[in-house]
Amino acid sequence: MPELPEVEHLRRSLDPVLVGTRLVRVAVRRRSVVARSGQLLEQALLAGSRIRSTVRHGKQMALIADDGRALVVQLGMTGSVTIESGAPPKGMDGKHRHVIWELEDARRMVFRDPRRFGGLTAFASEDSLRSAWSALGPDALLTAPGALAKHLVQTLAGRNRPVKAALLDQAVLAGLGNIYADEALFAAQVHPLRPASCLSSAECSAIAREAHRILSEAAERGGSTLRDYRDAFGRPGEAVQIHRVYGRTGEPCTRCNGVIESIRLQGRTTAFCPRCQDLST
DNA sequence: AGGCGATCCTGAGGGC
DNA sequence: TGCCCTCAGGATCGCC
Repeated sequence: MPELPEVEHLRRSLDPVLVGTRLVRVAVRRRSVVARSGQLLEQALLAGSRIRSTVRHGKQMALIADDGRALVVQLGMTGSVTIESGAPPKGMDGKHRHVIWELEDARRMVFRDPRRFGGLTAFASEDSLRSAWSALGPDALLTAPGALAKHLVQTLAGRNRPVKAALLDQAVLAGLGNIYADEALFAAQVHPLRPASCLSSAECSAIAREAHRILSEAAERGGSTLRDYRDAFGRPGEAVQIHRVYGRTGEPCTRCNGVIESIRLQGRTTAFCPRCQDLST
């Protein structure tokens, strides 16, 4: 499932294809995946516009058009954006292709999302995009670890919710999802159920440092291979190799050789090592 | 008002 | 082989 590293890798792979290119036309198979206010559907999807840049904040990626309009792509759990040429894929890959753009060079860009937890959101200006993004916490990858630590110390103080719930809240920190929240907490040796307000500043710093390190490494590797993640050219990621707790319930801890356990927290599977991540401290 | 649970959605995978 | 059940969870909404 795509998290920040997958989205960043996707953005990097799309950037050279899209920047400076015009989206000639767009075909919409399922209108409900597009959110827009006022704009006509094709205009909202930047049909006829030239792409000036691609940007990202947390798990959201946006295409910025020459005239300043912006289109946010959210991948949700199963979303993908791919560049293709030639005949469309057959079979399962040919399903759930909700929006298809035709590029100047006759290649196509396809937004596909079987589960439809993702979607596309149009903004009339880059300012309105930035305004929407200001409701999110600092980007977990673009923000320096020191500043991230300071932010966590301030934000987590006085919050009673479990620290993992806070880390998953995009208004607290933008970019962490279920996988990397577990990984960051394991690396920082903090139990996911610890009340956020009870963390020491050293622990907040450790979480910030480890989250930044893990996301950076995963982004360089092209994201997680879990499920069906692929980049814009259908290449899988390699980051699954660096997972220490996620998907390893019942397996030995790589640090202490104890057994990785899992619980449900806010409806999410949460994996941790009960020996390395002490609940009582 | 912060926090939590329900909800959406479909494919993969396991059991029989 | 094929059917049925369970599980996966990001973001939003409503309720306590």
